[in-house]
Amino acid sequence: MNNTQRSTQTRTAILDEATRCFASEGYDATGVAEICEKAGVSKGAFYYHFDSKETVFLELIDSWLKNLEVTLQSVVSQSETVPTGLLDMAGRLQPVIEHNQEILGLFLELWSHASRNEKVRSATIAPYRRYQEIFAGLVRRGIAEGTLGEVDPIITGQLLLSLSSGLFLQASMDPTGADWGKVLHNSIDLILKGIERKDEK
Amino acid sequence: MNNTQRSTQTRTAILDEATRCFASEGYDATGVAEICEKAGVSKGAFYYHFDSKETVFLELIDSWLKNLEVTLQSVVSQSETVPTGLLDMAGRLQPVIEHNQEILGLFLELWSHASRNEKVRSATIAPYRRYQEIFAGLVRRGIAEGTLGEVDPIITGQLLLSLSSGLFLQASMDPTGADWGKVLHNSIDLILKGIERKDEK
DNA sequence: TATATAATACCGACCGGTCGTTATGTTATA
DNA sequence: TATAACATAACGACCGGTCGGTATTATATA
Repeated sequence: MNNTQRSTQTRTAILDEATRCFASEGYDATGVAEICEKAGVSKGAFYYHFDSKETVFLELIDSWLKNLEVTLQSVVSQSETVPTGLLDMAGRLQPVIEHNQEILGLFLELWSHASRNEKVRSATIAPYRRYQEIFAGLVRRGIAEGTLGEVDPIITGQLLLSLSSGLFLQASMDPTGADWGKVLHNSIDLILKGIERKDEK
Repeated sequence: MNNTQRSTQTRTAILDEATRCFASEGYDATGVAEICEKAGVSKGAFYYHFDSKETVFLELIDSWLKNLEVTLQSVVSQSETVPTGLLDMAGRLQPVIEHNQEILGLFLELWSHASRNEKVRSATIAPYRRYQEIFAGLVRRGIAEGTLGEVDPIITGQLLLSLSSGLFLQASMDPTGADWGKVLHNSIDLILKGIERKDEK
């Protein structure tokens, strides 16, 4: 195996294991030694590839938030109409909210550090505001195509994003407290009913 | 000053300062020494009154969640109709979401630890489920009094709670990212429009 | 092609410091 | 005087990060 191969191999091994640890135990409770042990590398390798534990975390959330944005964009752009697009989104989120504790845990870690650590905050807020914009754009499209009534796109977008975040939050806190996938689906249905265009008006 | 007086005085001093620290810096980043220093007491006093740092945190969130429940109950019970009750709630939450970083910070800390620490989880989930029940009961009342349409009370309650949580989350992460008070108000308005009884039907 | 040199990738013991907790001593109240 | 209510200092575990050294691979030289 050549240098670049084994380099990327240990790098990704560290990142993968760090993701798991951060998600399941939290950033603070996860030690560098622990990540290294589970990844099968030494501390030397860790600090050869990364400046600090913090940079690993930042790199993780960065790639993760970018991935999410791409996913959101593709779902939005592929949808025929806005209501079906929203339902598509709900369908995509459902398995995540129901089974993927890893993703939920990472989200939680992200949120709890974003409001205290300046670097994490700036790495989080920018993509998050773009998510708001994606949602708002979707609503605008819905108004333009006639499927949605005359609602405020920005407010409605923020409502949708807040609802998603809140559902993620509750699902990660209390996974068995409700059928979260169903709650998600019905919530979207309910909101859609509220913002869809009423013809009789 | 007699013994019981000064005892409760230092006790509450510790609890107050712990609240501030946990909220602004987070549980892990807050040291026992820091709490003691700001509260003007010694470590000896701290461990004379509390078993551990964790028990302080648990006591804090317990009283805090109980307070919240009382507040929710009172707002709900004092409202004339359900729609006005929801708008009242939004009005109550608005100053919190706009200005009170302390409360938001504590919430964040609560959430991030509830999914990892078993004691925190059990202390959190029980009241949270009661909140869901309060919201669901409010919706049921609305259907009964004829102000709301035939929506699912449980799902709608969870929707409302998720939305609130999500708004809290975003407001604490990105306080200047939006006029969160306005978003809250408009979101409630929008949902109300969706679930209010339509007479023409 | 064989060998020397250099650069890359990695190892693991160790350091400085922090943190929660405890053991012991001191003061105020009953 | 006895006990409750504190203060002080120290302990021991742990953790992020460093550093001298070692393989492993790449490159230059002959």
